Amino acid sequence: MEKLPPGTLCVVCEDEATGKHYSIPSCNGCKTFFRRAIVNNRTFACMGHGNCPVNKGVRCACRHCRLKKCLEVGMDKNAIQNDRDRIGYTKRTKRPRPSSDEMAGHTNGEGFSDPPQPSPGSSVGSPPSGPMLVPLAAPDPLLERLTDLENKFTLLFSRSIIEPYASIDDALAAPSRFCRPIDIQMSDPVAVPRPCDDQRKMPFWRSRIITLFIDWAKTFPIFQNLPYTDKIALIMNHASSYLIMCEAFRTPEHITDKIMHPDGHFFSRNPTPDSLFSKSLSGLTPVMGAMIDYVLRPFRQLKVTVTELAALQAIMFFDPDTEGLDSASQRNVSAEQKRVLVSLYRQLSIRYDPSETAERYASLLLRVPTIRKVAAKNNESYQILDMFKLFTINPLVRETALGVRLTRHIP
Amino acid sequence: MEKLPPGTLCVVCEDEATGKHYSIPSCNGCKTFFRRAIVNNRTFACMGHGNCPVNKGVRCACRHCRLKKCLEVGMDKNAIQNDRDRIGYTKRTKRPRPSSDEMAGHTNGEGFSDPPQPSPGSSVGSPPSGPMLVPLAAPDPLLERLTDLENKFTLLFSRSIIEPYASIDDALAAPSRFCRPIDIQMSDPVAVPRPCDDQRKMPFWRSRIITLFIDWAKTFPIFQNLPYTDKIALIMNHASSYLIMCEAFRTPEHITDKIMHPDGHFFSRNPTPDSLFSKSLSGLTPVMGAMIDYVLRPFRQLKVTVTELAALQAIMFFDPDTEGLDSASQRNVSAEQKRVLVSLYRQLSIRYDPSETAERYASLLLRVPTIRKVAAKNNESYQILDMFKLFTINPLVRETALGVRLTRHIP
DNA sequence: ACCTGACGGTCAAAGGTCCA
DNA sequence: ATGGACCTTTGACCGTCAGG
Repeated sequence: MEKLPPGTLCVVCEDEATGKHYSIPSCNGCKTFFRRAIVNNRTFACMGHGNCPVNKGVRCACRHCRLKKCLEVGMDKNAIQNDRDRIGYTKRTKRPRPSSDEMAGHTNGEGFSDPPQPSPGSSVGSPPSGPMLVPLAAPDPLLERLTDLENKFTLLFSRSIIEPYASIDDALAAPSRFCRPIDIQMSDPVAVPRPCDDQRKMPFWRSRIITLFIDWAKTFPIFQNLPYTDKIALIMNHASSYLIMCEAFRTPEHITDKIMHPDGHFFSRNPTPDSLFSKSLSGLTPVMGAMIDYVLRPFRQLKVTVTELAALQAIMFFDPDTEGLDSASQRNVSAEQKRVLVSLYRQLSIRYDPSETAERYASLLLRVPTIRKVAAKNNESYQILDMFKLFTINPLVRETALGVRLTRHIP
Repeated sequence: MEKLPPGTLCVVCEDEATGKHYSIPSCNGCKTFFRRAIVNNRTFACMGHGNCPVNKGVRCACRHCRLKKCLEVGMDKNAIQNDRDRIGYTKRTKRPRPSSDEMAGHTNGEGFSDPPQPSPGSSVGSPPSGPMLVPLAAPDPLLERLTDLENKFTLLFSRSIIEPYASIDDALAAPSRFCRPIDIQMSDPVAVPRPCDDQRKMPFWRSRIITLFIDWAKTFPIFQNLPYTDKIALIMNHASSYLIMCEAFRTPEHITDKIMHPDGHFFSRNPTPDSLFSKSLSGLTPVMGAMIDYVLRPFRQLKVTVTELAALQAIMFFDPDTEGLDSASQRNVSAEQKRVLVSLYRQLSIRYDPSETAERYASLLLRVPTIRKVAAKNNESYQILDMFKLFTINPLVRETALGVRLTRHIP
């Protein structure tokens, strides 16, 4: 048996793996979930299209897709021992040794009691006075927050009813959807009302992304304290990149040659029979190719995690070289970017050994220029499409991608 | 976890607690009330004075005060999880639709077929290649070579007579000037013959840079072994960035608001008296501003060294995301890039302590996207200038910046 | 005998359901 | 429409077992 390097991630959901289970490095949750599903011969129905994302934050959202992924990554049904001896006694009934002391009922009489373990996230009372084993992987609060936002994004994006903003001004004025802790409006996963017309699906999903992007941005205190024009500058600077990263990252994992939206609508590099009907979008085909080759594929190859993606989005968003930033804002933005960079590096360094850490760090950071390039391409295509008015672009997407402000609003 | 002593009361309403919920011993009612209030982001108004009593008997009387008390006694919002999958009806009442929700037998979804495919990236047991202790301060041969090239570049650039190549094909066919050990023709620092006409100075210097850039590229064995089309792809991809970095880095140190060539010819952000005479170049003014703000200034601020610049040029040149690279070349290019990255990181780590190392590493790598952006801008301006034929661009610069091949030459 | 990795079982605490 | 009794699911933790 090999020892699993500490910090290995669960292949199913990217939580920390507790070991190999059913032949796959996995976390306790996925291990137990898999066993129960198989033992009880459960079958689940996906309310979406069988391509829900599965990661630590949303792994409970769709059992069908979670089980499917367990199998896809190779969890071995045969490793489940159906006919194991009944264990019988457990801690309560146990008689480990005849010593019979026990007090089975309540152990808390003495030093055995442990301080009630605080739920994750809550502030802690007393640090266990004792020897205090390794504070393993002290979770970085900043990255945790970013990851949490990313998971909420996933839920909101694919399962919530969203009224896209009509303009950047509106978007900045409204409260962020991320601040209400969870606001899933009980819609079924992909009962999200959406256009049936294939030609309108992309604008539909893209305007959702941009809308959520702005809501995401508004959760950062640093962002909120920026002057109005600087807010707009940051939004404009990163919108297209955010969009592209989001679409690439959220394309279901087994898809490697298409960009796919949550409802199964997709773009592939080569015009499909579908797109032959909608010539109007064919202008985007080369951009899709670039997204696949230079964004989606590298993400897959690197096995970018949710946390890494979350950090990268923030690093790119807080870009001190954003055009038009005033110099005070530039310093603030730069400081925020640096904070995320430091957190990311630390996070990597607890999961990898030193040389691997630096390598992965560089690999992630070097995605930035390429993503920006593809984003610029995307904007260009939009401009061309816009010029010829080949199809109606959602006003918000238009503003952010084309850099054209439609409305003016002095805050 | 402790067992709650039987008879414990709900801290909110003094009903019997059913356990700890959201870190507080509480009853079922308060537990559910709290979750729903948070999840739906409810806010309630108190009809009284915000001090209504809350206990078993009257707990429903004022939701505002009930929620307030929940928070006061420490119920933990963070313990609320993301949306879960629907469970299905437990009692057979009300069936929304006879959908095949739970049916055993076979799953509805597609890809559930179960070839237990081995996990794609088992990511295990790769023996960490040699621990390889840091040969402290051992000069890195790769970086040394790069630095050496950079120094030679400086000499050649400012003090040598250079016949610019007429086309990329010619450039690739010729031997590299860097390979002749020393070929400085001992001209005085700026005795280099150059146009007196101010309007022709920039093209003059730029064509020198591009010429030397290609000679620089040809010194890399990896580059030489690339197929012809891939060589061109790399050159085209990086030419403009190389040019910009070169001009910014080589502007004398005391100059911080201009881009200056070795003969003193310069561009500043604001049209100077000089440039008033040469309207034809004014199209480049905004690009110059960007070069100053986003390339020159950051270089100064970081105090980028020659070695760091040299490494950065190589890292950017060996860009695996260069468009049009064939996949074998891509691997080779990527490997070379990685080598430089590793060397650079090592170099930094002997000069700085660990956290500073990572910080500087990131600062350097994050110059890449910005430089690329300015380079793209530069190319755009050239295209516009070219379109209006405002001035004659040197054919080589034209080819590399505009992506227009003038000649064809099958090697 | 003593680790250790990977099984199965347990139960506090989370979420979902549905009647009054 | 909403509260809350009652149910299911989750996953951290622990005992057990086989192989070293």
